[in-house]
Amino acid sequence: MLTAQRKAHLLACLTQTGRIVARDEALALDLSEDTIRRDLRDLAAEGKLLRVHGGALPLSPTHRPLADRRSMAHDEKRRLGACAARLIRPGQTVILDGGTTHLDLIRHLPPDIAATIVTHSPVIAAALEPFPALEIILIGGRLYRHSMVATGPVTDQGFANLHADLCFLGVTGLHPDTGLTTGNFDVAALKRRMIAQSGETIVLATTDKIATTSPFRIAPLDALATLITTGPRTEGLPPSVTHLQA
Amino acid sequence: MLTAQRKAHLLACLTQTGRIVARDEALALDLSEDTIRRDLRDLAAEGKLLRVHGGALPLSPTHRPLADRRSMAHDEKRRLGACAARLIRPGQTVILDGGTTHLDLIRHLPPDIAATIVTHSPVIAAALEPFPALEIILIGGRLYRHSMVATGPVTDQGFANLHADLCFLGVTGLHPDTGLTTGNFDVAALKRRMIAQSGETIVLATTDKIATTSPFRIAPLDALATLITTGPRTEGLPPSVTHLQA
DNA sequence: ACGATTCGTGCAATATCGTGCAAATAAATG
DNA sequence: CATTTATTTGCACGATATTGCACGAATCGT
Repeated sequence: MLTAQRKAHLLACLTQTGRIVARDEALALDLSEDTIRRDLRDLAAEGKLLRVHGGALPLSPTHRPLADRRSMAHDEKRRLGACAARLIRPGQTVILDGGTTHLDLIRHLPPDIAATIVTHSPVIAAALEPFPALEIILIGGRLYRHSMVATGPVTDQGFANLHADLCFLGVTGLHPDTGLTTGNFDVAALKRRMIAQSGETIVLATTDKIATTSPFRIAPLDALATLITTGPRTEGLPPSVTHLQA
Repeated sequence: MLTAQRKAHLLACLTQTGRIVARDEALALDLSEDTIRRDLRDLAAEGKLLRVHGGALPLSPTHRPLADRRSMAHDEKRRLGACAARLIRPGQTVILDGGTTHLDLIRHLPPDIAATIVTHSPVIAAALEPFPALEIILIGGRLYRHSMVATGPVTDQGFANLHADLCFLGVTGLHPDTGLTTGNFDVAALKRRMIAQSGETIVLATTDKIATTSPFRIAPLDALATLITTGPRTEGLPPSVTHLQA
């Protein structure tokens, strides 16, 4: 087992389970605890985890995943959300992907809006509670912890049996060449499904996503009907994409 | 269980519930009270909480009123939740119904518990986010707004394809004659399904539910394996039901 | 005032850590 | 190909941390 590979494995364990116990990893990988501890020391020196007695924890003490993503770029997300909320017409069926930007979209919905919202994110579904005239369809499946959305074959089948007018899709990368990308293979496939089941796909992109690429491709840019950003006109957009500036 | 992780958990508990009782935490985390007290002393020395006799309180004055504002019902639910959380053993598969009482159950789970939680409540699913070692299965369907749980044939099928060790069932009525009851016809059928797919059914009943009846019958009382209440022994329980007093 | 609970401290058992060192492995060099 | 050099790994050992228990002191509720 290569050292670099082992370190990558440790980091993966950390994001997946939220902690590393040196002893357990030593047993699991059939290595001495010393080796694991050395790795953890190195990774801590690189600033990639927090070394604690007995193992390691994710760097930010207050559980990284959702907590700080909520505070980041809050202003920008509000503007994107306000702009996007106006695109939903009464009576439409709308697929709403997970993500904090879409939570801001919900905050800008008119309180009496009548529509059908389809989502595989329990967080989104829970946030829709205050809207009495909404029909909410929850798509189930195994929760992918990193982004807290349902994934897997059950989720795919759930989407397969419906058709929506709009799809608000979350992406982590948006680039003229690589198109729409995200950080997980299965999630990318699921997002393709969501696009396929929708008439129009809309992406709300904070500035940090523009012109960046994540490992897994969802679709080319012309799968998009509308792109919403706060910045100036994005370069390299296909002519079919409407660009709204929030 | 890592020490640093435990301290983070204590702080999280503090902001969530407004107070920490050393004794309860010791039971919840299966550690001696000494360890908890030592943690609290350390955290107090770091200025992160206020040490008081019996446990700890938040330091910031903003939380102080919240801690005092805890209502009777809330306190009762906390006790039920703490008692119920101890029933979940590592590795088990557990169906968790919706409802605020079960949210309190989640607050008392050990932070590193490894188990599989199945739920059709997006609120419950979202609340499980901080537990890195949990596998979370979300059952989809059309959301029944009143109690914010998925219902309908899709939900039924979702439950039909799994079997759980435990089922924590929410009910609105519990009566020696009419058994377990709830306020919606379809939800009652779904709860029957949840019982059928589980080895043991457990109900957490606040005092106001005892000896009352709602319109729609779920099952007779002997469908229960365990009943958890705060009050004295409930009359008319079948001998097969274990009665825990929180 | 009194019993019950909680607290603090000392202590022993265990677990983990860091360091030095030697063997094993990989990479580089002649 | 043989040898040197650098890196990695496992082990030993003393140092440190953590935990549970015991016991007397302090605190709380009645």
